[in-house]
Amino acid sequence: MRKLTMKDIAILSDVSQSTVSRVLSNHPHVKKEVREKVLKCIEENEFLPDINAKIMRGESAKILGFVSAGFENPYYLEMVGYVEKEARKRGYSIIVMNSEDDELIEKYHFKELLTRHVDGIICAPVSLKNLRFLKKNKCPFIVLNENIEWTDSFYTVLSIGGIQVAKYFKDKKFKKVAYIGEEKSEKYKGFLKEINSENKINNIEDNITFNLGKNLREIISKKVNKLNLSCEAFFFSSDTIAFIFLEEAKKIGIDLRDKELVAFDNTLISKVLQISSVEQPMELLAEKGVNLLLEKITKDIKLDEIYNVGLYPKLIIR
Amino acid sequence: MRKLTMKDIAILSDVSQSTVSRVLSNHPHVKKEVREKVLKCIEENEFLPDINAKIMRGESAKILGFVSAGFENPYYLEMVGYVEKEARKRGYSIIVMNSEDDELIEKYHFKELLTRHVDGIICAPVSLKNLRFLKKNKCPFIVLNENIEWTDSFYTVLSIGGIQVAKYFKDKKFKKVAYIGEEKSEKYKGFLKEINSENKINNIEDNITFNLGKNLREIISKKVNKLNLSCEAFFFSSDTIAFIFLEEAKKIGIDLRDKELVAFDNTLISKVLQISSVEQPMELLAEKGVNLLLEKITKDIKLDEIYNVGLYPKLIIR
DNA sequence: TTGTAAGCGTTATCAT
DNA sequence: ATGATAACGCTTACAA
Repeated sequence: MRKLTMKDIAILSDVSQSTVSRVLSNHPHVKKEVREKVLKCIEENEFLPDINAKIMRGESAKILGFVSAGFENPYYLEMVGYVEKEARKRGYSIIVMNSEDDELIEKYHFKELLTRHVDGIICAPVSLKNLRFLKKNKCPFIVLNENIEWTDSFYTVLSIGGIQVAKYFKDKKFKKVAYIGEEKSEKYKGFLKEINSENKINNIEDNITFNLGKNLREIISKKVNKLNLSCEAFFFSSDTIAFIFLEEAKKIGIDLRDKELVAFDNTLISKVLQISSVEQPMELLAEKGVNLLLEKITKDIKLDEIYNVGLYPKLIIR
Repeated sequence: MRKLTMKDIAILSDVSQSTVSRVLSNHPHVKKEVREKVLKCIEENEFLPDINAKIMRGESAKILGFVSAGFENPYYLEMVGYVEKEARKRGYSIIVMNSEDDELIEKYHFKELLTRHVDGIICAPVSLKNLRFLKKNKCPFIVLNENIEWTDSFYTVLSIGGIQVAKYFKDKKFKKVAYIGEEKSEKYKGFLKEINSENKINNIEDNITFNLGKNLREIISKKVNKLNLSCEAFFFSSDTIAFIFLEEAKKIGIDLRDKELVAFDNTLISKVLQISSVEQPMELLAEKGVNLLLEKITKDIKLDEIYNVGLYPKLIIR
């Protein structure tokens, strides 16, 4: 059974197709009786206009793309929820794509979204090159959770998280502390800086750092024996790392639960583990990001101003 | 700057627009040199064809809708990941929507998806009425994680999970056991049935049941004092419930960690809590579901056969 | 082998 | 107040 079109409704209600269109778009010059007759017919037949035809006519597709580098981290999946919610509030749908940390897949997705005439793209990107591709194609987009100078980005100021943890360790007067996690991270930099600042009271006796990779557990299990147990406090660069590290430590007979533990992300993991964690303002980031994007799309003013919005994380003590 | 169209490419490469179209769709009757000339021009200008025009011509939109009743349960967000992956494998994109357990929002989403001419819909539905609406509109769809007799559904056989737990409790020779969770659930039914079967060796001394609601924690905190501490084993109807229950119990000074605890869903929660849990085969469900849907869409044979596929869960002991 | 033209379902511009 | 018609970007039947 073919889908109903305006033409069908026109025939059924004995008017021209353009009148049906006028009724649907609340055009003023339609006789009341005619409008009612047509509306009744539309109701009865549950007619749904074809958005693709509208898009072809130049109307907004009312749809955004959300392209994430990956979904392994529950964190990005959470983002999907927030982005969807925010977009929906404003009457937009979202196409969700996973680029699996692969530049080519990401490019493929971006192309696909351009073909579909999305109004804009929200992304946690893999490749700057691909972002430039979007720019070249005049496709509005924002970057979530990474600070890219030359384009609109909404991100957590990770260094502040590190500083917060360091301050907390100082307050607690821990003499020996440890950092465990990503080598090149603003979290670590902030932590280091604050620990070594003027009112220095403690030392990082242990820093077990590594680069994130596919098999995180393996990477960690190799490092776990390097633990310096004289440390009183441990700062993990993510909840996931904290979780795996604790498990691996347990395997070799080390229980860290009586130490002061602080992780990062404040996901379900740290909630369940009941350890402190630095919370990233994901919902707010998504909210602000989607809003700016839609602002730029709908108002298309100030299209030349770049917004780099860094939000502060918050240490949640448990 | 306007988006490039086939017409532009045609002018640039000095051929007709239909020749460009033929080149792009690998039509056989195109002279080799012409094809190369056109392809070069397409390359150089990074031309992307407009999919909406194709859809209007009757081509498949190559897009599916995923409508979930809600995303509070991390479980459904996980589904997004699996569905996206499976759809992508087959060259389809997905539009993700949250109906927030609301019949009207769900209807709204379904209409929206029909308007967009999606090829099909995957849903964890709120309302049977809305599913009938889809059916009436001849929109192919499958139901994920609920068994609805009259339509294609892919779900976990929850009662089997309950039975598995009961058997486990029997094996362990626990005399007094408890069920804590959803009142009306196949999990509970299966559990009860097996506990009370021929080779009965134990009793359910405690069953704290309730209906799920918005404020789960509140519901649970009211029930937690009813705990029968003489029970040796507890079966929680979900990981989330187990987590909240344990927390609330702790608040009133009860530590259940030395009891035998089994939850349901085997999400990150039970992994982190290190308690046993019944795993639902989410990935497989998504995989099978999306595949059947696409099968029905592309082959459109056997459109009258209904597939109700129940997969068994698996008790993970920790 | 290639070009011309119709048509997909809308909206908007003209007439009437 | 309403109807006819062009146009959006594409595919395809038909003509050349």
